Amino acid sequence: MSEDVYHRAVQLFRLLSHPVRLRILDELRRGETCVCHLEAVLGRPQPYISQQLRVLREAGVIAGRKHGLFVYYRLVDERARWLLEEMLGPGRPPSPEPLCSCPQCAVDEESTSARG
Amino acid sequence: MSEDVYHRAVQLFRLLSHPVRLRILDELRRGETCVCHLEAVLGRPQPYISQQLRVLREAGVIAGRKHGLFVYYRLVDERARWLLEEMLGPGRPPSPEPLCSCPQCAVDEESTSARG
DNA sequence: CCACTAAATGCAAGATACTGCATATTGTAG
DNA sequence: CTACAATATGCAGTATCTTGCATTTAGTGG
Repeated sequence: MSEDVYHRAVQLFRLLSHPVRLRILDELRRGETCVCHLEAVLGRPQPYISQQLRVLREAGVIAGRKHGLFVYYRLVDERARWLLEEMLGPGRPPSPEPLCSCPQCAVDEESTSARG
Repeated sequence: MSEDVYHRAVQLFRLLSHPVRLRILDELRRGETCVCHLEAVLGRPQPYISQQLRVLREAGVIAGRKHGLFVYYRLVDERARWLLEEMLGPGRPPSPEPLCSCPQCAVDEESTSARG
């Protein structure tokens, strides 16, 4: 049973020990994010992003919600969120302008414009 | 500069994402530990232990102090100590009986016997 | 039905990590 | 010096991870 603690820790550390996965999680802790947004922010091809998302999803660290053609991922592992805060500091506020054309980003854009 | 934060986090997570290294660090956070003790606790050949110690040493997470034939390692990265406490809980007390024949373990044994 | 878009999946080549083992180094004692 | 013990290092085979790319699946609109 004590072995399981080690195993779980190793598993989570391994997920975080990857530059792209770490940046994905850093984006996700700001809130729900679509795949196209991650693609734009990280500058990597979509299949590559989806692969890393799968790794994180199958490990139970993130979860996806499908809305039409778009899938919005969010961070669901609080221990991971906590490790990110410790190692990367508090999450920065979301980008002022949307980097993709998904409906949610468009909504954010409208509310931002209306406010400014 | 923000990139560097990611890089440093990835480096540390990678070090911790290895079962043997994680258990070595878990032992070391109890206090200074000789290589022969680690060898006995982890049940792995000495060259293998030394290799993992080198990885941790070159990353600056641990440091070694030489005393005669023996080398005593200790945890020097406070961020690593902190991650260990979060993921593994508080460090357990050291084993009641010495598992190796190094002078320091012998001293511990004497004080333990004298106390009990 | 078709065309189109967002996302997911499968696969393979290349890079990297893991680990066993032989050997070297360092220090002690005689 | 020799003999011995604790630790370190080098190297090689294997396993695992990474990553690019082609393809597939799912959802929308005509």
